[in-house]
Amino acid sequence: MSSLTGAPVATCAVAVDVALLTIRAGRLQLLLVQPDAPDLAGRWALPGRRVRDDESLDDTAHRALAELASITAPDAHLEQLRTYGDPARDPRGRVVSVAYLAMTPTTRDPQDRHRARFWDVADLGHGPQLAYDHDRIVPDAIERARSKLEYTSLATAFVEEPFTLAELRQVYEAVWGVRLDPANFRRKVVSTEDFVVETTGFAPPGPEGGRPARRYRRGGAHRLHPAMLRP
Amino acid sequence: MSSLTGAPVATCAVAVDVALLTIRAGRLQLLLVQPDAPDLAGRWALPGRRVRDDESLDDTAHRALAELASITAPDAHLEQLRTYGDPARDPRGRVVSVAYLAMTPTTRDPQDRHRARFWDVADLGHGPQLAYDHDRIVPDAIERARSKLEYTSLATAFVEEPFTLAELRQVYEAVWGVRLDPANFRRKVVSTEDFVVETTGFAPPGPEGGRPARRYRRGGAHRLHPAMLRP
DNA sequence: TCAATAGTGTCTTTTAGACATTATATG
DNA sequence: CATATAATGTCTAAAAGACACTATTGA
Repeated sequence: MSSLTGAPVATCAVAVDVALLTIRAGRLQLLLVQPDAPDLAGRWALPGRRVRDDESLDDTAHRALAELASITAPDAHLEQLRTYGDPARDPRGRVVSVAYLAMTPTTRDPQDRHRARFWDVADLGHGPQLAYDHDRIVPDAIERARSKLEYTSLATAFVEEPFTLAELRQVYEAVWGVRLDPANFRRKVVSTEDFVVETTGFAPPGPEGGRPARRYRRGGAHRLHPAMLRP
Repeated sequence: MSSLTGAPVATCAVAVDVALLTIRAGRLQLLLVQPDAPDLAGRWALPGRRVRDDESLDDTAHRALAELASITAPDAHLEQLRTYGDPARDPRGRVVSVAYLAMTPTTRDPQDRHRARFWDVADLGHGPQLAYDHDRIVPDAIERARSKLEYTSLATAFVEEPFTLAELRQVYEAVWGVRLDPANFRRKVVSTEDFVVETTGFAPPGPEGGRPARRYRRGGAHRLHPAMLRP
């Protein structure tokens, strides 16, 4: 192919790295894997793959999750986060990385927990050492998730359908790290147009009793009107 | 450099395309240029350049504006929009494009108006024919700008300091395409913490009179609390 | 029965929006 | 004076938040 400018340009390697968030045990967790590279022994990284010929960026993101963590989640929410292209971000050469943000309902750790596992995001500061510039990507991903919960219906990507409003509330509590009033939360969710739709089903109470909770499905709304602002 | 996977991977060309928005005559406008390629004669495109060795993506964005439109705006707001990597998006080969969104205060058309000029975004549907997949990028850029005016202080990127609250209101009106009540707008802006800070100066009235308007500067806030929601 | 969770009602505070009123300029 | 724009005041409606109360379950 021809150059656009005639000036010397880099032919970069292009990679996709995926920050997959989920909620387990009421806490926000992030999937990390251990890279093969021997000089990165003991470090953890976001699952990432180089982009192949004739492969879309979204396809590369799905392949990274499948190949590195055996996670096939075709229905998971997947969106671009941003692209990291600092010339020195990868010591092996110029690699431009398109970072993705993904969310799934509660998911078990992959088979080999030494190669791929979920980490509490609260522990990331004093837990795994991150490789490359992934310590810059991860905070961006978490902040994006926190922010999008406010003005989109993204929280529903963390729960399986049908879900109770208590489950949905626990998503907000885990991602934002706050406690929300159940009564006010309920009123806000059901009064936000097309956020959730009632089903006829009920979830059985827990082992300690309690009134059965009505189950809901995702509504058609993508943006929330009005927004669900952080306290 | 070594491959991360051993599998066949694309070595993509990486480009940066910039959607530069400004406000002129009370209307939101977008900068477009005419590409050199003879097969694109008569078409318009976002200013874009291939990424050079040892050049950051931000630097490429600035260079695209400087080389293609003679616009040097080191203080302009510049942020990533998203990355477009569809394998077929450029007929000349695989080009992954990192799209940027930029905003400047009112700016004149570049010298050669046949090679680079601003267009009313309201006219883009029935005006210039866009090249490549830029008809997908442009709506994303406009929607991003409209959305970020709601929950960030980005509107101040469209005005020179110091500015009056009427000028700031006209930014919202131009980007959103609505009329806002001046009294309520003022109250909301000054009550939003660190959005703007008062100066001691006043702008003289227009030719038909009117009370002089106090001038303000940008405050320290980036995110607005509470948000400035679209009507 | 009590404890636990789901769901409703009510009150207060805050915010948004419509719109009248006052202030300061030009002609 | 009239007119235009800036800035303030006032009223109403909508939304957010605190918290009491009712409903339905398990033990």
